[in-house]
Amino acid sequence: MKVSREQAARNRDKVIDTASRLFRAHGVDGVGIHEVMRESGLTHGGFYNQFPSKEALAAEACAASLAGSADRWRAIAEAAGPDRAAAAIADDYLSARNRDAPETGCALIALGPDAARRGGALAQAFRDGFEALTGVIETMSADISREEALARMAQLVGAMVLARGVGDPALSEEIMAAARRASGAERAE
Amino acid sequence: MKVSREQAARNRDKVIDTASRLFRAHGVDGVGIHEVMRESGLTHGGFYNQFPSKEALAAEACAASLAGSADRWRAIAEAAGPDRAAAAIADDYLSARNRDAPETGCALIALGPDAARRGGALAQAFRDGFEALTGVIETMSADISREEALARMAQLVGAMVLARGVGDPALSEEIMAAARRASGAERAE
DNA sequence: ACTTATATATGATATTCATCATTTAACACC
DNA sequence: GGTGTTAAATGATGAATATCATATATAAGT
Repeated sequence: MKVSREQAARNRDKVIDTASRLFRAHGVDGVGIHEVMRESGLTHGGFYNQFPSKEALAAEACAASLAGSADRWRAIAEAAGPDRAAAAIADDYLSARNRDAPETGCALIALGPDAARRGGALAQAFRDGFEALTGVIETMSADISREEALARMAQLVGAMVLARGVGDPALSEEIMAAARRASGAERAE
Repeated sequence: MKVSREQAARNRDKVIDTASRLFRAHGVDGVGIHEVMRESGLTHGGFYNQFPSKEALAAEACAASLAGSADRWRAIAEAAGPDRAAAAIADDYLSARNRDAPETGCALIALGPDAARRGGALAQAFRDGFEALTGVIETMSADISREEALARMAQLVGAMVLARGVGDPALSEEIMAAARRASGAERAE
């Protein structure tokens, strides 16, 4: 049945939000349209009235998720001030919270290979989100060049990919701690 | 029909090798048993006489692939000597070759999320391979602690995950160059 | 040479998948 | 208040999925 314009828009947002969580948790290949719609409280058939394809949904979900991360980063940087912004972001990022909840964690960690393999709109959303996050580090920190911001991004994302992948809490904590130290988030002794 | 013991062993190795290439290229969810067997020159049915499950195959494929990477790293480190070992590995790793050929590139880049999501034997193989690679940097370099080796691993893997994901050659090269500089593989100016 | 063990092939199972055509029913507008 | 629009539901499509039971033919062992 039909539904009000506002309700329809709310439903669309809900689908994107659900997809963003499920895709991060299980990968784009690991989740079907059916499951996304059911988890959103809808039936599967209406999907193609709202989205042209699963690819398009993945791209929107990735964009929405990374936009949320950028907001988070800006708030952290704001609170820490220019001298500690990058370290504060690293401290928040390199955490058990981000490691253990892929569903709500950073999409760069979860969707890198998906973006690489599928390309297209998903890779575009991945790139835009990445540039936005890099921009937060670069512009809200004192004395951090774009090159250094890029190197820091690599270390943050790599540490979390590995921390999740090894599946061992102790080793995983060791990896995150090493990256925290390298980012100045943790002091030597 | 049956086949000689040696041929059977060769077939098994071939299946692992094929799987390792296909899984790296398309993800574990992106490839079916049928395709792995066909690409190995066999039919799909015999698979479960040789492997207990797709998971087990993924674990063996991951282990084989990372063992190959460790051999490569050792040879590079040997040739470069203790003072330049880590930089030489970084220079080889942070390259268009490794970015553009996931099929033969490093499994840490391609299979991190798969290991994280599936856990079990695959995560075990991922962890063991990661420890071996970290060990090469740590033990074959002068003055590199385990902590620093871990931080370098994170930067190498993260840079390549991002370089592949953004899908843009220029940005991708910028990311790799930033990581090369941070690793001492590229001199300032 | 004869028997046994087994590597591979054939074929089937029950699911799940992305996508789409059609239907239904309620909203939005005149 | 009637009518056209459209969001969502139903149901179907054909292809692909992992897994397994059985059959076949050949190597290994005697």
